[in-house]
Order: sequence, then C-alpha cells, then structure tokens
Amino acid sequence: MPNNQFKKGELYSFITGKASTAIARRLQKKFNTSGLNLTIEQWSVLYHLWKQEGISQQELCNATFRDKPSITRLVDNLEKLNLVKRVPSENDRRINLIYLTRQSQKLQEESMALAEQTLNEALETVPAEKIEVCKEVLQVVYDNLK
Amino acid sequence: MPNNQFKKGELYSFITGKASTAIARRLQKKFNTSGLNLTIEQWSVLYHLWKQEGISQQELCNATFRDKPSITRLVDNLEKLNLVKRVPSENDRRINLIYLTRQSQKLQEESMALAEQTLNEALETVPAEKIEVCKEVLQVVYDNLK
DNA sequence: TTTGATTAGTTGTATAAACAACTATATGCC
DNA sequence: GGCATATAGTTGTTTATACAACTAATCAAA
Repeated sequence: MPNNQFKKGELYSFITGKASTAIARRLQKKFNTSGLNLTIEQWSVLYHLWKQEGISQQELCNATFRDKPSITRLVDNLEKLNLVKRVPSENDRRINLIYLTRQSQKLQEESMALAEQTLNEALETVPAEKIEVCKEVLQVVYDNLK
Repeated sequence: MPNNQFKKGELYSFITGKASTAIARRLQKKFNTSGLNLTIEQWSVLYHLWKQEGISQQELCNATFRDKPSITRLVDNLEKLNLVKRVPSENDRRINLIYLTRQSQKLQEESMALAEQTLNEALETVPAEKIEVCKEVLQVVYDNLK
C-alpha cells in the first residue's frame, strides 16, 4: 500500500477537482461581469493562440488536453464569435491553421488580468512554498496518468 | 502583489484543472472496462448517498457542489438506471428524499476500490507529506472561493 | 389569516465533453 | 503507380453544466 493516503472524504474532492471547478466558476463570473462574452473553455483555446497562433486543431487538442471533436466545436463557436479564423494549410490540405482576429487580440490583456486576479484570490493566505509543492504534485499526477 | 506566483504557463493548468480531469478520465476508463455502467458524475452522487442515504436533492447539491438543475438531471438518470429512488418527504412536501436501491448498494465496494486504485496510480512516487500539503492548499482554494 | 418572501424542485436553452463512426488527405511500402 | 495505413478534421449521440424562468409548498409578519 504505497501511497494509500485517502480517507473517503478526501478521495472525493481530489477526484472531482472541487478547487479547479471553483476557480473556473469564479473566473467565468469575472468574465461575465466585465462584459467579456467568453466561456472559460473558449478562453483556454485563445490562451494558447495568444502564445502562438497559426497552429493546427490537432496541436490545440494536445495543448488543451481535449479530443478532436471538442476542438472542432470550440473552434466552430469561436469562429461564430469572430474570434478566430480557420485557414487551410497550403502544405497539407487536411490541416486547418487557426488564426486570431483583431477582436480576439484585444481580449488578451483584460482576460489574462482577470485570470491572474482570480488565482490571487484563490491563493490568498497560502504561502509561496506550499503553492510550489501543490503545483509540483499536480504536475506529477498529470504525468502519471496521461 | 501578495501571492503572484503565476507565470503564464502555470496559470493555465491551475485554472483548467488538468490533474483532476486526468484523474476523472482514468477512473471513468476503469469503470468502463470493469463493466460498471456509470459516469463519474453519477458515481459522485452515489458516493454521498453511500455515506448517508435519504437526504434531499438540495443536500446533494451542497455535498456535490452542483446547482439544482444538475442534481435534478443526475437523479433523473440514476432513477432510469434503477440506482436511486425519489421518495417524497412526509414532513415537507416540497422535498424529495433520495434512497439507494439494492442494485446501487452492490456497486459501492467495487467502485470505491477502483477510485482508490486510481488515486494510488496518480500519486505513485509522490511522498506523503507533499500530498498532505497539496490537499491542504486545494482545500484553502476552495474555501477562499466558495 | 392572508399576503409576500423564501425554499425545493423542474424545465428550457446554450455550451461543452466523450465516444464512435465517418470523410478526405497524406504517407509508406510493394 | 497503387494499395494499405495513418492522420486531420467533422458529425451524431449521450451526458453533464450553467443560467434563467418557472411551479409548488412553506414560512413569516402585518
């Protein structure tokens, strides 16, 4: 029994990700009250495009840890909102390259500020070294399971 | 800037809960390959009913951190699967008390074993004291935001 | 005791995720 | 070159979540 740390009450909240759900909800509310007409999931796609645009849907799948149908539909909705554009690759006609629009470029600064603000609220009172440990553990969990 | 610990790459995975998503997916796969015809969300409702049955839908909302429509529909689906039963309260006719069926009582042991197994896989190689810190941080995050 | 507010639960609508099945294009091997 | 296979993306279906609007029952206060 190498790491059997889980009494039942703790097991539940670890699996359901209560903390990350709470963070996402808080951020969504900030988006709404700031008039950003954007879901967290859409934001998470833009997030990666702000780092690098012109990547394929498959690369977005890998970056956002989603499957292909999920990305197809997120890109569908982002295109309807005029926030991204699909551009067929010239080298490989199977591939769509996803580009930002002028409109979504404008959203970056405000939405990222709200995200940072949310995390600061979430981690208020938590000392930096504990945050480090927590991030490290969550990364190991992800690596162990992916 | 009290706790501004987040460089951009880290911000993303904290918000999206990559780790808990990975855990939930792994557990879902274990359910599927074990022939447990059950979603993680349905399991999370049963989980609380195994601790105490005969509670109201509102109490399930609080326990599972979901809103009322979500619980209505989860209970709908659990009822279709013959895993729970709605029983109108005699004291307060607004309230449904939710009870387990014989069928769902049988699922407890196997599904809980799979959940523990999943967490052990997730946390393999993580020392116990780091797990403790991580759980503590996640609890504080939840309390800060709820 | 009646009326106004609160609480419990349901329904409608939009967005999203997982899985399977599908089309179209590209690649690799003979 | 031609065929098998792999890859990129789409579509269909089921389940789940969030929010708003709704019904029914209860409570509280004038």
